[in-house]
Amino acid sequence: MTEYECQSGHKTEIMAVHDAMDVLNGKWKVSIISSICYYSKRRFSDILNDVQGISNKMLSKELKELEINKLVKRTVLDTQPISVQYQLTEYGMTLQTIISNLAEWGIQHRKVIIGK
Amino acid sequence: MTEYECQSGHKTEIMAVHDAMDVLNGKWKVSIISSICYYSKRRFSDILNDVQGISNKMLSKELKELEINKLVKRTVLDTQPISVQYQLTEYGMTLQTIISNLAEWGIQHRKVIIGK
DNA sequence: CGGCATCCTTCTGGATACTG
DNA sequence: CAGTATCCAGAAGGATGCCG
Repeated sequence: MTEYECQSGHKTEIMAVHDAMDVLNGKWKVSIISSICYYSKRRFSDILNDVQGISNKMLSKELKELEINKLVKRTVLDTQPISVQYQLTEYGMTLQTIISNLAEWGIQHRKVIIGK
Repeated sequence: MTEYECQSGHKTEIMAVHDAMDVLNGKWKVSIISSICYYSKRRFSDILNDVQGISNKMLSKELKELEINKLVKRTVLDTQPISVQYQLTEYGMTLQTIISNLAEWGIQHRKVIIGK
């Protein structure tokens, strides 16, 4: 909460949270980012394998959106057959803290669920 | 990434991130949590006002889901007319770090967007 | 390999009106 | 005030097939 605290109204922060979620919205976006993030560089088919349950259609679509939002950079490698590499942009890397917090929370959350 | 780093495979963390997002999914859920979080205790109509654009239907629905997931506690106050107070549970409070990080990132992100 | 196109079903969520 | 009910449009997203 830190420096964003003030007496009357937190609408700015609440809208900011909403803005952030807008970019990260979609069933798979955060998982995709975390896959790329953990490996620094990651190919399409690798991400497809990392993110359990995602279809190639969705992966393609959400990667494109992430690219448009300048969070991810796409590089076509001149292999045979071609492969495409994805990595976080400088800007995308500013999400690293959030990603690792989410991972930590998710791991705890799974314990809570299993514990019941 | 800290202690989650390992040589081969980050599927655990990637799935954990997905699990976390499952709970936080929905167009408004994180905004609702942040509203309650910033004010400690918050009534239905206050949240409705905090979270710009949300309908009472969606607020009701997502609050119910958050309650089921034990992130939020609902208390009916014996006022006239009645009012209902929402607050984070102990468990819900474990999300505070993530929320404040998202707010901070969202504020920066807005600057980036406007800057273009 | 890394997509795009199409079809089709399910889910999301807005508008509006009604209840205790 | 704090919801619930209904109606409905549009978005999300899975399955499958094709293509350079």
